Formats: sequence, structure tokens, C-alpha cells
Amino acid sequence: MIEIHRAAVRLFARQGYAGTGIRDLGREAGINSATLYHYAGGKEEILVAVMAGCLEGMLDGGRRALDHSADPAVQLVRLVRLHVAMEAVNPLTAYVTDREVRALSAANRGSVLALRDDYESMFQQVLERGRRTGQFQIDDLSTTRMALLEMCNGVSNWYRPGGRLSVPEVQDRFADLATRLVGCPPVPPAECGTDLRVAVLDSEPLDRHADEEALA
Amino acid sequence: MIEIHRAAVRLFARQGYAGTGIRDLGREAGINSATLYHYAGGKEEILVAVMAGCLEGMLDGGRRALDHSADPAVQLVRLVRLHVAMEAVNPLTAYVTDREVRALSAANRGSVLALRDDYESMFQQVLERGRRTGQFQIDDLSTTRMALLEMCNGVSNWYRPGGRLSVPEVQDRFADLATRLVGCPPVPPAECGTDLRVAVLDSEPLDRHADEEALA
Amino acid sequence: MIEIHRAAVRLFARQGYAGTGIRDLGREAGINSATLYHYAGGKEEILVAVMAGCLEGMLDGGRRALDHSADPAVQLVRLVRLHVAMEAVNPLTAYVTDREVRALSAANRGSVLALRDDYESMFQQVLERGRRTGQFQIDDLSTTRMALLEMCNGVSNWYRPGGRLSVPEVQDRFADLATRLVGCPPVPPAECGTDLRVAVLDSEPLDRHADEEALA
Amino acid sequence: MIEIHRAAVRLFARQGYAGTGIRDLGREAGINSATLYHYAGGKEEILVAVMAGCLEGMLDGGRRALDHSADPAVQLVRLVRLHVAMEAVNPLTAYVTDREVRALSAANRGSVLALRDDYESMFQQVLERGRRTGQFQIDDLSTTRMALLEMCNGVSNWYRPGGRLSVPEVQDRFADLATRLVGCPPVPPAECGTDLRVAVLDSEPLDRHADEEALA
DNA sequence: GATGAATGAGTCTTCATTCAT
DNA sequence: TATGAATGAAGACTCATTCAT
Repeated sequence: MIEIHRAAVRLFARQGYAGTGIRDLGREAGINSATLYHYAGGKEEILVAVMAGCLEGMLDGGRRALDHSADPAVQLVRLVRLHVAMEAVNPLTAYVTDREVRALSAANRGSVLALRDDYESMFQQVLERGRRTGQFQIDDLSTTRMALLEMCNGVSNWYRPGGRLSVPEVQDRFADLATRLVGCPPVPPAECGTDLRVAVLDSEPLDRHADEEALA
Repeated sequence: MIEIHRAAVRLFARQGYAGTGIRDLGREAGINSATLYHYAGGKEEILVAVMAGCLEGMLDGGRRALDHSADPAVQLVRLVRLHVAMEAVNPLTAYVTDREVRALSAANRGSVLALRDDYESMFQQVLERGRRTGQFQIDDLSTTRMALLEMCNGVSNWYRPGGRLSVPEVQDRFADLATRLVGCPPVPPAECGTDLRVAVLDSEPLDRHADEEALA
Repeated sequence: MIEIHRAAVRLFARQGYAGTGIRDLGREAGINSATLYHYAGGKEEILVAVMAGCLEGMLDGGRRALDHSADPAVQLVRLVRLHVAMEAVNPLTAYVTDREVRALSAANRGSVLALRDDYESMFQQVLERGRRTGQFQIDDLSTTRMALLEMCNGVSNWYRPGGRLSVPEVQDRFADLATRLVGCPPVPPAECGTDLRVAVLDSEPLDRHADEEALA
Repeated sequence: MIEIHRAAVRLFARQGYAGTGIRDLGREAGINSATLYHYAGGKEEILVAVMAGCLEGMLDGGRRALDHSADPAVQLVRLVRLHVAMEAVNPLTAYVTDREVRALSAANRGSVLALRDDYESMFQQVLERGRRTGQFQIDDLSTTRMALLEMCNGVSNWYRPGGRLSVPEVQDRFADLATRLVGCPPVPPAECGTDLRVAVLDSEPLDRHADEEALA
């Protein structure tokens, strides 16, 4: 049930997975904690479903970004725009997906990490090709990739829908920052996907009242 | 006792604060869990001590960085070099300090956040002055500050002492990335503090056997 | 659940509140200690419920005793007969109610003491009026009230249902002792409420096997 | 060490034996809890010593009271005057002695109860002889004895040195109440021991600041 | 004589989970 | 479909006691 996932994301973001009880989840979702098992199958199953949904959304978006053009600069900007939009539109889901991997049991952690590695390898490949073509001025490829990803992941730490900046504004800023980071000129708007949009995930809580200070 | 703090940081980084029991802490430190109370006074006290030690170390370093020169570019690079060194030399302590704030009770959270805000305002001020002097090309100041800090904080996610890169090498890379981010030319080595070093914190675990996969 | 309260009264009377563990309570009630929380909500909640039930029973009885007649001598004897019956019929509950007030946390202690003060003020008022009318020969009112109440409270220390004396016999004795104490002639049976009876409280243990030596 | 016993009585009266930790005792006495073992030998040993001291004091006084005269009325009044004085002069010690018997382990409980039974049998014998001589009008001897003792024991619940009444005043009141209870005329002052005094026990705390509300 | 260090067993309470209804 | 009841294990923390110093 969608409402369960939303309640879970809200609480996991606020208190952490380990710090959230199954009764908290039930109360937040408005159901009995035993009913929660009926629908969602258990605490870890909820977390896995949330993470899988988020990572698959990012993978889908990433593949579409790469398909659009063969130019590494265009690809990078489109990847970043999509990633940032995902974080900005679904900050709580993205936050939980990024930070609670360690809470998973070994088996689930493996499959989630596989998805994450798939996703991150897209960035790696684009950076490699951009350096090979001479478009990117990158000193250490791995360091740059990590820095870029951390910078983008961080959006879920501070951005909230309805805040000072619109999602496209955030995308513009980060597209600019990303090209600076790799040392290539800005990509003209025509090609960089200013129209790229991202859907609200099922697991993303809608109510903006209760969790404004979720991440302090 | 220092060994307790080290054990705590090791486990908090691996399993999270809420996911770590005080019996786990005792076992990791090689003492009875009751003895732990004798020395450290409780689970949250340990976390607070670790965080305060880390943040005060960063504040001290940051103040020294700013004192050295009035040039924003120099200040920025020195701030980044120190911050990155702190994260690279004490990755587990920095990681825990960054991510477990929500686990604190209200009173402790307040004082820890005060320290963190003090620290982050140094970056804010340097960026502001650099933009005012025209040395930095910054679109949105707040976004840039967050991106910069997230990028630097991320070092503790992937760097480990003894890894492929030395700490000075990481500092060099991030100094370069930071100047790119703010749109200013590289700062000549003579002024940017290539000699800046950072001490190993008391709370940073030394043993590299047990936590290789700590953050997966 | 009533059985939990009964088990609690049995053990609190035998070992004291602080000397009784929640596992003891569970074992005595025949349930898991976690189940006890499901029903009773915690150790102190149990004690508060027991005390409130007892004191409210005494207050109700006391009010009825005063309503029956305006004659202080009649009122006194009826108060004493009811009080003594309550102690004799529910000795363990009354014993715990009287002696474990200090175990309560501040908030609960306040409300319990308020009930007790209400009850004791009934005695005070009757004694005052009896002295004013000249029916009672009382030297020091406060001392007499304390002595009278302690004497009556003490019944729960030594009386047990099914013992040598029946409850009405104990009532007769104490009615006599009370009139002696205040220096007034015996009240004729017709008016003094020889028919006053008291109900067994929900919290009073029924089983007379396990707690014969409860109060030694 | 006397100071340890005093601290213990203060805390046992306020929080109960089971509710008082050995570290509390140390803190109250101003010494380390390990030192306490050196002098006093353990928690229960302290309680036993306090109780024994109190009961032996009462036994001594009781024997002297009986030796003075063969008249049951005189004996009763002298017993009561001494008992009440003991409770009034040493209220905390008497309170603890009366109420913490159940906290003792079997062996110690036996010997303490033996002392208490010895003491109470004095009252029993006096009452018996008074009834035999026709001086006392007693219905049920056992009930009267319990009522009398409870009434006198209760003094430690509400009397505090330095309060509204002096000790001799309390003695006067209770001597009067006791004769009323047994139905004999007042005993002339000349014979009833208006000069009977009682010593402050070693275990009785002196400081009246901290424990005014000890027994609420 | 006095204490800090140390601990196993205990404290109350909450946990995730199952199951009969 | 949905839940109250139930529990063993675990949560953080305190206990009375011993012992080397």
C-alpha cells in the first residue's frame, strides 16, 4: 500500500530506519502494525521496496539521458539534470535510499548495491569518454566522479519542493556546476534537456507540514 | 577512555547509532557494558563527545585557515584543504559527526548544530567576499555553498587512509575542484597551504582490519 | 486486566513496590512481562490504578456514612465501621495503598495524596463538630485524629478474611474503641450502621494460599 | 560508623530500603560506596544494625517501665509514654524499623521479629493482667493490643522533633488515649512517669532540613 | 583506611514478529 | 481485511558487591 511506503519514508528520513519502530510506522500510516505486515510484509521489505523504486527510477532516467546524444558534455548535463531533479522532487525518498543501505541484510544489500553501481557507472563512463575526447579537463577521474555524485546527492539534504528555488532553477545551477567541475564550457540550452522532468515517486510523502525539519 | 570512543565510532559508522547496542560497544572495546558507563557515562554522551571533538577540530582549523590571508581565493582553498584533510584523516569520525545529528536529544542537538553552523558560516562568508571582489563567479551563493560542502563532506564516504591517493593528493584535487566550482583561477601553491596538515582525532579508529567495508 | 492488579497487590504487599520486578509480576499473573505492558501500561500505572480504586472506594463509603445522620457520634462510628471494613475486606489493597505513596513519581503522588487528604478531612470535620457540640471530649484534635486513623489503618496489618474474627466483629470492636478514644458514650446499634458492608475491590487478591505470611 | 547509619535511615525513610542504592548511601554519608563496605559490611547489615539498635532500645525501656510498679494501669501508661517518646525522638529510625522488616533476608528477619515479639508481648501481658484485676474493660484483648500498638507506632508517621507539640505533651496525650482505650481511669501524674525520657539513637539523623517531607 | 575499576545479574521498557479471530 | 493478544529477545541503564591498589 502506497500510504505505508510514504509513512515509512517520512519516518525513516526523520529518525532513521533503526530508530523507527514498526508501531511508529503503523501509527503514521493510520493502521495497526499487524495490518502493515499483511500489506508490506515487514520492516525491511518496506525499505527494500522504497530503495528499489528510487534506484530504478534513476536508472531509467539515466538510460534515457544517455540515449539522447552521443556527446559526453550533453550526456553529463542531462544526467546531472535528471539526477538533481530526482533528488529535488523526491528528497525524502532519495535521502533514505542513499543513507540506509547499511541497514539492509546482506542479501538485500547486495541487490540494492548492484542497482546503485549500475547507476554510478553511467557517470563513470561519461566522464571517461569526455576525457578521451578532450572535452573534459579531469585530473583524477575517480575523485571527480565521487565529488560530482556527492554534490548532486546532497540536494536531498537541503532542497524541499516549494522552497526558494524551483526544480528547473536547481537543475540550471547544477548543470553549470557540473560543467565547471569537469572543465568544459556550458552546454547550450537547446541540447541539454531543459525540458527534462521527473515524476513524484509513489514513496515520496506529499504532506509538507509535518516533516519540514525532518533533516534539520 | 579513548578506546571506547574509537570502538563507538567504528560501530556507529558501520551500523549507525540507533543500530548499535551498548553491549556491542562494550564487546568492541573489550570491556563490560557496565564499565562503559563508568568511563563514558552513556551512549549519547559518547556520541556527543565524538561530535564535539570533531567539530571543534574543524572550527580550529577553519579559523587558522582564515587568519592566514585576507584573499578570498586563498581562504577558500585553505578552508577546503583543511576540511578535506580532516575528512580523509578521520573519515569515520567525520562520517558519524555528519550523519548522526538526528540521533541526539534536543538539548545536545542544539549545541552540536550551533558548532556546525559556526563552521559552515565560514564558507558562506568567504564565498560572499569572493563574489563581492569579483574573484568568484557565483550564480546562486547558497546553492554553491551547499554543493561545495556536500562535495567535501563526501570524502569521508569513500576515502580511507592508506588508499590509492595520499592525503595531500586529495587536497590538491579538491582545491582544484573548489576553484572550478566558484569560477576562479587556481591559486598558486605558494599561498594555498600545501603544507596544511591535520591531526588524527582521539576518536578515530586506527585498526584498519575490521572496518574496511564499514560504509560499503 | 484484573488478574494483573491482583498479582501486583499480592507482590507489592509482600515485597514492596520497589522490591518487586516486572518479571515477578508477570510470573505471578501467569503472563509474559511484555504482555503486562499491553494491558496495564507499566509498573507505576498499575500502582496508581490500585491506589485510586482503593481511595475512591473509601471516599464513596465515607460520603455515604456522613449523609446518613447529622449526629457527630453516629457519623464517627459509621466512618470507622466503613473504614475498618474496607481494611478488613481488602487488607492487601489497603496496605499497599497506605504504604507505597512514596514510590510514586511526583505527578501521580500529587493526585493520590489529594484523594487521601479529602478522605482524612472527613474525620477531621466530624471530630471538630463533635467537640463543638460537647459530645466528644478531645484534648488535642489533631493528635486524636492521627491516632484514630493510624489505629484503623493498622487493621490491614493483622486482619485477614477468614480469620478468628468476622468483619462485623471487627467493626463492633473498633466502633467501641473509637468512641472511647473521643470520650463519648457508645452509640446504640440501631443508628450506628451494623448493616454497613463493603465490597471486595477488583484489586484484592482472592487466593489465600500464597500470601498468608505476606506481611509477617 | 554512625554517620553511615544516619544517612541510611534518612534515605530508607524517604525512599525505602529497596528504593535506595548503595551509591545513594555513600553520597549521603559523604564517602565512597566501597568504603561503606569497609565500615558497615553491606546494605542489609546496615538495616539490621539500625533495627536491632531501635528494638533493643525499646526493650530496655519497656523492661524499666514494667519494673517500676506492679499496677497494670501504671505499667501500661509507662509503657506507652516510653514507646511514644521513642517514636517521637527517633521518628525516622522507628519508621524504618517498623516498615522494612520484609526487606530482610530470612535469617535476619527471624531475629528481628524475635525482638519485636518480645517487645509486644510486654503489652500483651500488661493488658491481660489489667483485665484480670478488673482495672481494664477490654472486649477483645488481641484487637485492643493491635489497635493500641498501631496507634502508638503511628507517631513516627507524623511527629517531628521541634514541631507544634513537645515530646512530653505527646506523651500526655497518648497516655490519656491509652487509658481511654482500655477503659480505666487516668493514672495520677505522680506514678505514671512524667519524667520518663528517651535518648536519641545513634542512627537517628540530626539534620532536620533535608527530610522534613521525608514521609509526606 | 579508602577508593576507582570492574562486572554479572538485575532494572523497566520496547522490539519485530506471529497468529487466532 | 484487519486487529488485539501475545511473546522472546533485546533495548539502555543501574545494581550490590569485590578487589587491587
